[in-house]
Amino acid sequence: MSKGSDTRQTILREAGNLASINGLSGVTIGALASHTGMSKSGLFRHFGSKDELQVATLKATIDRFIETVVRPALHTPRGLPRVRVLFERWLAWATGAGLPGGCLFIAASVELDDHPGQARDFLVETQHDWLELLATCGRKAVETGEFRTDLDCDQFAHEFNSILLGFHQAHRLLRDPGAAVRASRQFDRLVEDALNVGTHA
Amino acid sequence: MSKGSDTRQTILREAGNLASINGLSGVTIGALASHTGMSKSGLFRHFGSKDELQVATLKATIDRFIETVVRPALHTPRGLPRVRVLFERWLAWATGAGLPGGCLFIAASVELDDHPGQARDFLVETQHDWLELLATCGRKAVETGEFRTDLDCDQFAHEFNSILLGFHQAHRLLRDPGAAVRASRQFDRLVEDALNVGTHA
DNA sequence: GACAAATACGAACGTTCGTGCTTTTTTAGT
DNA sequence: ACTAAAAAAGCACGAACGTTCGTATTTGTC
Repeated sequence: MSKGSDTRQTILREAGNLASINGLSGVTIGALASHTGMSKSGLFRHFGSKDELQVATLKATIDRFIETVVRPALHTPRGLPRVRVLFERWLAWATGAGLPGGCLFIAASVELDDHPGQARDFLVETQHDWLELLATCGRKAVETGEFRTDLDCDQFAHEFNSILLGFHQAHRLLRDPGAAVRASRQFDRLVEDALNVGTHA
Repeated sequence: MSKGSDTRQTILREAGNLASINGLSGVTIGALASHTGMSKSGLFRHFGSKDELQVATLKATIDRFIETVVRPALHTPRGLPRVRVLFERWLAWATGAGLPGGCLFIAASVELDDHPGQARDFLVETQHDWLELLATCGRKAVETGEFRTDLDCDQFAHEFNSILLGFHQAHRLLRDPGAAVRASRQFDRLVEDALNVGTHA
């Protein structure tokens, strides 16, 4: 009962790595079998279809994301410190602590945005969760008094996320060595604008 | 001498449309032949290889981008008005005036960032040109006195671009009806921060 | 250690991939 | 209208695609 799920996990980890480089549809059964040292059919049986494999790959990568980005943040005091950790951990996620080809969710975003199906549905849900997490962390920072009370936290989450997207492109496509500095400066400005400066407590 | 380049142009337009939906590597010779009503071999002869086809597709799409986004901006007075038009035209580019599957360059960015080759090289060059164009327009706005003189225009260009990336994801993946409003608000804040408020002329 | 169940394999399927050759049709210049 | 050139089609190829099926091997249980 355990051998099977072990292999499955190994497969999905490799699938995530490959997908971050070649895209989800670029993960072929044959190539994945080669990389895991399995036969095509033996591997295929774990999923039953390529669609299932794609969804499973996304789900397995979520676990890695939570471990790398979300959990460290939840172990940080709520409010601004947590917001900062989320940002820092995401940069780490996209630059080495994550998948070899960068953030799979960004890759999948542009790959699936015109392809209805379970994979797309799951990804949309995932992205909503992420934005909601960001917004919630923003709201916590409002509660602590660090952020102003009239802050639009959904807007905050959107802008937070767009900074990550900009960083990802600058880093991975342009190989810009200053990408992290750029993103950090942009992030600082976002935070500064959100700060509660009315009551100089 | 003209029939050939006519067909070629027709092919590349369809290739751009398909690529915006399925990615560059998702544009197969067979599918492209079907959509253009040609035979695989007859179509193939125009390019000689799939790599060539991909580069040609990107180049042809640049022309559409310039026509849709850049040219209208250049016909607008330099400075802040031109910056605003660039933003507005880009939103139009990504939502209807451009390709059916959204901005091809964004799709190609995540698709090619780990695949060295002519296509990637060309895309990187293109993206640099785009950022430089944004930075230059920012500098013009400094010259007109609309933007502050200590504005980091490269940073401005990067942030401008990241707003577009955020919009694109919100619009195309999440189908968020408020994506344009979100992006516009974010853009307004970027502009406001860049404004020259020191000398209240 | 035997046995049932779970897991993996090998071979093959029909299809589509990118890419060559050869032939036919269409075009442009006289 | 005739012709040389350009463009498109026809056909075929080896490889890889996702998937299925039957068989072998490994596993966990008694």
